[in-house]
Amino acid sequence: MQADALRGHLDGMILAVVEDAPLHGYGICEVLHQQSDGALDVPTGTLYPALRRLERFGYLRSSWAVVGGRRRRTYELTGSGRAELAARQREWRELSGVVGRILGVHPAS
Amino acid sequence: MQADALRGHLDGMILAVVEDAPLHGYGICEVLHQQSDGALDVPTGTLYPALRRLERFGYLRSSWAVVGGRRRRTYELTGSGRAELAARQREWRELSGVVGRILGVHPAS
DNA sequence: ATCTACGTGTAGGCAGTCTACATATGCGAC
DNA sequence: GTCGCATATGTAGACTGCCTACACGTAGAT
Repeated sequence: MQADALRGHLDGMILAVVEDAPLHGYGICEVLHQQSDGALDVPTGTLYPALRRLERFGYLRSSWAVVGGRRRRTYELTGSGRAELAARQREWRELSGVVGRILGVHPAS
Repeated sequence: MQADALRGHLDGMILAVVEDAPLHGYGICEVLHQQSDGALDVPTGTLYPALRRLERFGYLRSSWAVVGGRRRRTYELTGSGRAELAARQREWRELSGVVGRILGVHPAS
């Protein structure tokens, strides 16, 4: 998969991952990898700029911590981030319906 | 909708539209608009470069015609275009499953 | 005459993804 | 003891595809 297929959907997925519990960048990568059964392998050069972008927009809030001698920047969802996530979910529902219909592909999951 | 949400999926949808019958650019716009219940409104500055790109890749073949005094460039799917469409459909099935699962959104249609 | 629908196309900008690189710690294997 | 791997964060520069805005032209209705 990959390429640019995720273009525009990565932000929403990041917000979804940190919705339940705050998490750091590397951990977000792992969750995405696992929850997609290995299909998603977001490179750090994509993830970290995305996280900073989301924080700049006010959707995420970050804080530093040291765990096991390693610096960690943990991100958590803000109020407007929660609203943004809901908007992304609505948008995805509409988009996936439209694209699937035109492509003639009925949803897999 | 819109924005960049279609990023990467427009090509596949174009191929899908001309799968059954050859069509010209403007007509493709209309079909996309109708089949999406008005959700899709692909601007010409997006569509025409996409068509040329797809032709350059060998997925489409075009021919000029004059209908009602107006020049028309009609596009039809090639063999490799058909294969590409099938690949895009597979990819979409996988992608939509993954994104939907992570986003926590079950398909609408 | 003017407006709208039809029809094709280019130029320039913007944004998000990619590859590749840079830096640093902890831990197990050799 | 050092080598490689997993952990962890980050930047630089290129690429690509979508967007807005513009340009050109015909047909038909008001």
